[in-house]
Amino acid sequence: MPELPEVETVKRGLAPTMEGALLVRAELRRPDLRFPFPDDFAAAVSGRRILSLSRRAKYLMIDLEGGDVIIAHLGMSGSFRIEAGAPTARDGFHALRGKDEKHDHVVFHLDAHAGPARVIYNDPRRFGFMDLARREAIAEHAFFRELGEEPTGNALDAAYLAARFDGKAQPLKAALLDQRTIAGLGNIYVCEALWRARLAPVRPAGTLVDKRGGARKPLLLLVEAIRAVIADAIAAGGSSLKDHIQADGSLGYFQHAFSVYDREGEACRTPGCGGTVARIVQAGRSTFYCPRCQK
DNA sequence: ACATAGACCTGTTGGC
DNA sequence: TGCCAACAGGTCTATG
Repeated sequence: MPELPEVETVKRGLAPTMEGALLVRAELRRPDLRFPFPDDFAAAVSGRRILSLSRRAKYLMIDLEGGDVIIAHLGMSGSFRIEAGAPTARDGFHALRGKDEKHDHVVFHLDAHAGPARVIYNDPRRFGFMDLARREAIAEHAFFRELGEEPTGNALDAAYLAARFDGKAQPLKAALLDQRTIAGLGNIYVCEALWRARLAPVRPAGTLVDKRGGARKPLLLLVEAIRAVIADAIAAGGSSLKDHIQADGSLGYFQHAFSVYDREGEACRTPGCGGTVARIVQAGRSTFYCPRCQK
């Protein structure tokens, strides 16, 4: 599920309910996700008011009154959902509700503007995790210290990428997945951005840089492609590859706009190309691209 | 320094 | 229908 656009969508979905609400109690249904929860996690956050939600790379941050911040990463299969109203006896019956309660690992019980509500974290594979940090220490936190630029703002430009790519033999696919260069891109959006820029995923990153260390034209196109695909995906509410991912239960629809991802054997969508989307494996992960128009 | 493989988990899908 | 291998949006660690 979650690359940057999906986490951004989750944040926007949760914010109206969570911001300003009282986090009455955090209920942890197991001691760990990918990592153990901090020892004092539930006690530290319970009874605190939620000030705001934000996102950095693929991390969701929940700022609490008093200066603590809950840091959440959704891994591969994490999702949040909101349930309004107080829990009822029926909530225990999985069959009645048809929900995947088996993997509900964290429940934030809220006293929100519209009354009681629960924000529930579900994660079948448990590659996600939560941590707690002080707001003033966030920038130096191990999760954030080495992160590169966000692809949503003006900081990601051709000069920045040229400096990062200069002299690199690393394939573009791997270079773009490196969170230390661009924070928040994942497998889907890297494939899509490279297709939009007509660049082969196996091409060495350094070939987009000229002898003086400046950006060559394909790098300008790549920057535009990255920014555009991320903006388009956020506007579409992200991609829903499995069932619903948005907090209100609705679906993102960017998966319908994929040009190459998961389209092996299908026709390339570049006008006049006539190529066929191929799948290769790079660094153990599927890469989808058109060998005909991506050079 | 860097590239790849394996690890962490569970669920779904596709081929036989 | 059943079984099993392959694969899945991410990242960290070990190994060469």
